[in-house]
Amino acid sequence: MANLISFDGFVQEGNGPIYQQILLYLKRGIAAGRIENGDELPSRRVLSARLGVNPNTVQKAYRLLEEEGLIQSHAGAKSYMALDEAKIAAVRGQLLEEEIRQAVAALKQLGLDKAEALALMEQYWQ
Amino acid sequence: MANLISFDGFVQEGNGPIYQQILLYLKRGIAAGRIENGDELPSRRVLSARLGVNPNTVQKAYRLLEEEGLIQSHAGAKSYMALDEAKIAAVRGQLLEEEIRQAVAALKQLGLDKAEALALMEQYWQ
DNA sequence: AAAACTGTATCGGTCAACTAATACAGTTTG
DNA sequence: CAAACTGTATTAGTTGACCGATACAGTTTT
Repeated sequence: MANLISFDGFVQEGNGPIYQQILLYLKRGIAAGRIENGDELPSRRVLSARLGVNPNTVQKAYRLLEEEGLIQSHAGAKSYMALDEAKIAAVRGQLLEEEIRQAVAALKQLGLDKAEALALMEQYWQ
Repeated sequence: MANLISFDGFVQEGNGPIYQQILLYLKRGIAAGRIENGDELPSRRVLSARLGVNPNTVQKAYRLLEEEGLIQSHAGAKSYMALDEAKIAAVRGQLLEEEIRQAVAALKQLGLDKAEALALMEQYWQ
């Protein structure tokens, strides 16, 4: 616990602003339990250099997370995750709801029925 | 067959440019078999008024589809779908691959295993 | 033939996302 | 203390997406 958060699994998915992808990456980490309360975030400068984007882009993602109460940052000091059970459950629920709903809508519009969709999902899960 | 394509099921999903959503709506219709070869497309002006967007936005979506060979349009005349078995299969394959891969990646990053993901999918399919 | 539609093209403007370059003050480290 | 980090803020510029308006030529309808 109290690790430095790594962005090893981060990939530019092409769609959507970068700051939202950073946001999503961190929220998924929270939901999956990879990121815990007290974990240290890379500084704005370090992460922007690591990802090859502008520091302001990282700052925007961090600021939004702080407005949601998931990050705690003081001027001059490092930034840390500020999580508890309720926040984690909220993030996880929000993400799950959204992803599932989106996937189901897409597959339905493609004309698949439940059985076909589940079979395909199972096949691609490797 | 040779129907006028309706945009009844079209919804602004919020994410992504409008012209891409129009593109996606039509491709999903092709993949699902709702849209067939020879079907007539609403004119740029009519569809833009129907969706409340700029005619140029619709034009961009139509132009991209024509560059993929899925639409045939001549100056002054109406536009029609230009489909055959190969094109339909290609569109369907491309969309299925993309949607499934995206859904699986998202659910995996949320820490779900195969059984949990399939159970949730089944639950939300109504 | 005339009217009413089509597709196509162009110019200008707005807005959000992102880049770029700084600057400053607080905190940590040696 | 001093250096090297932190977060925070500001200003300016670029790009892509989209809006608004207009124009023109070809097709269809009456």
